[in-house]
Amino acid sequence: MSRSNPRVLSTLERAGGFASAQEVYRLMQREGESIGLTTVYRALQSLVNDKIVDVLRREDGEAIYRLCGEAHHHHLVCKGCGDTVEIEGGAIEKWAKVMAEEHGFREVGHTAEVFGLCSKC
Amino acid sequence: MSRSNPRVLSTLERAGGFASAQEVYRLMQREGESIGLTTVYRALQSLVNDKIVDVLRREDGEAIYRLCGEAHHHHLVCKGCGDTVEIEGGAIEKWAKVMAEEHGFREVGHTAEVFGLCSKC
DNA sequence: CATGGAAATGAAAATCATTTTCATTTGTGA
DNA sequence: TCACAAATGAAAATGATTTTCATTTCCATG
Repeated sequence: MSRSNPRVLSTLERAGGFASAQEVYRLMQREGESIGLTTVYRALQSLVNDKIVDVLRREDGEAIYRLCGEAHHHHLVCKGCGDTVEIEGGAIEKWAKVMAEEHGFREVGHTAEVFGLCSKC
Repeated sequence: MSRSNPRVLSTLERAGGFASAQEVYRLMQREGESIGLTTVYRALQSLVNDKIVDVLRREDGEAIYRLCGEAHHHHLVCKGCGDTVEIEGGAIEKWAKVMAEEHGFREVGHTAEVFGLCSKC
């Protein structure tokens, strides 16, 4: 029953452990892998069920899949040119955890993005 | 230019200050209000721009609109029941600012959400 | 009271991620 | 080899959201 296709998992890893189904699909195509979009969706679903990846949502509602346990980082995105820098999020982790505990929440995750204009824009 | 239709706002209020565009639309229909779905979407968008409501995402990716106070805050959302708590984000503000400055970014903004399972779920 | 243009409206079509259907292929155990 | 379950993927369906565009409503001004 395990449809956790290993090629999909490895592609997600190569994508920085963070990508949407469509992105994983496009990436595999670009790399010449023969796979259907449906299979990518099913594999990601399966990986979520197996708790190997978890899923969050972009601002536009698109689902993004992230490897569990991946030391995760956040993004600093330029509103002008779209340039992205990975940044450390230690402070956020702590903040999220404290806030969640304060309200009796368990199994806590979080999303955070910072955006602005980079020096070139 | 303000398309922040007051009937839409009042319906959102009556819905408990928390509903999707489709729900607001259905609610207005049921109440015999004559309005188009497009207008509901535009009104909600407008209310978001005017910072009268803010928008988050259900687990299934549907956008939900929610009345909120003027103070900048973040949300702690339950993955189980969708319950939402507004939380303080002082730590985040500082973090975002520091990270941005470190990389030469200006006009900085940020988003942050925390999610988990509340005590009831 | 026109009347002319700007803003608002909404029906229908377009978009796009995601899911479902279903026919085909693959893998496996007897 | 055979039979059957699981996996695959193309194409169609779904559902939220956005776009298009023709029409209607507002309003200021003549």
